[in-house]
Amino acid sequence: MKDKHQYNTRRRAELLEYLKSMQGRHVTVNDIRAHFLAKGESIGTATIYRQLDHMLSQGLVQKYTLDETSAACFEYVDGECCHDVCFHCKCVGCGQLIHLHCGELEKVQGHLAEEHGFRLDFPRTILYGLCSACGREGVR
Amino acid sequence: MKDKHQYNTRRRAELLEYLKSMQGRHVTVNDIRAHFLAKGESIGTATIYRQLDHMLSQGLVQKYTLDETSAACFEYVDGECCHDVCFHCKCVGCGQLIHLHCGELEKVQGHLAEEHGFRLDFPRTILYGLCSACGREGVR
DNA sequence: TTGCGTGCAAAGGTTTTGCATGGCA
DNA sequence: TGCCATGCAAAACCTTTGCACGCAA
Repeated sequence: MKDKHQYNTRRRAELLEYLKSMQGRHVTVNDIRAHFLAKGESIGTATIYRQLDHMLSQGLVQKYTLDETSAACFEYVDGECCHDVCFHCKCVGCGQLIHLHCGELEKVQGHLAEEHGFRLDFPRTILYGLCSACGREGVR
Repeated sequence: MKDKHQYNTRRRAELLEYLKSMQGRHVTVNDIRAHFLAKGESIGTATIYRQLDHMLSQGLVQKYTLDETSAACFEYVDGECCHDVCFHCKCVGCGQLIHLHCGELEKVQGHLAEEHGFRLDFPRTILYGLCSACGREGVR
């Protein structure tokens, strides 16, 4: 879980600031690059990927693959939630991320461990599906 | 859902035969190519993708994206398994994929739908964690 | 004969890596 | 000073597409 020692660099700060400003929404590496370009700046693609990797292993961001062929999505998550028992449901219709803290679901973790010997990794696991709004509209 | 009219070609038959022989396991496009090479044959990559696409829309195979960076996995489903309730657990230690058909877990789907209005998408959802073997060894 | 299937090569897009340079502690 | 971070370009990878030819019906 712990990363190597890490510096507080300008790029890291800028990236975190942007991600926080987009909290609740997901961004791609391309979005990030576009954001820097709009500011008249430029940033190396590799830098973005490497910083996002760090943040991922520190639990600062979540990573999703919404559409398997297109780019991965990242989202800032307020580190408080996701180190705990917390399910993440990602709507494949609208992209909305739903955090579920629910006693019923917590039992699933116990069940998996006891009956199937499987220790669930919460921060890494995402449940994909349709939220109530998108489900009603018949999005598939 | 219905595909265009489709021919019964040699390639299609060979691919179906191989996929059936691997039923219960996941194969990648590379696995398929390797299988043909092992027989001393060779097959175009595009052909594999195109045939798998057909089979996908006919419901003969399922497609998974296990690890967002690596290749997609395909699996022959006799229409019975994974059109249905089936959880996939991926061990982040050894990479093993576990199919779980379990009444207890099936309730989760119902709970999510009724209590949270979330319609779970099984083929797309993967539970990450540690299998019993890796959990014992203290892999992280 | 008609139209889909196939193979090859090339293109497209995303992510990773090598390497030299720059910056944090 | 030591080590990590950055940028650039190139590479690696998976998947799709264009095109000419082959094959099923």
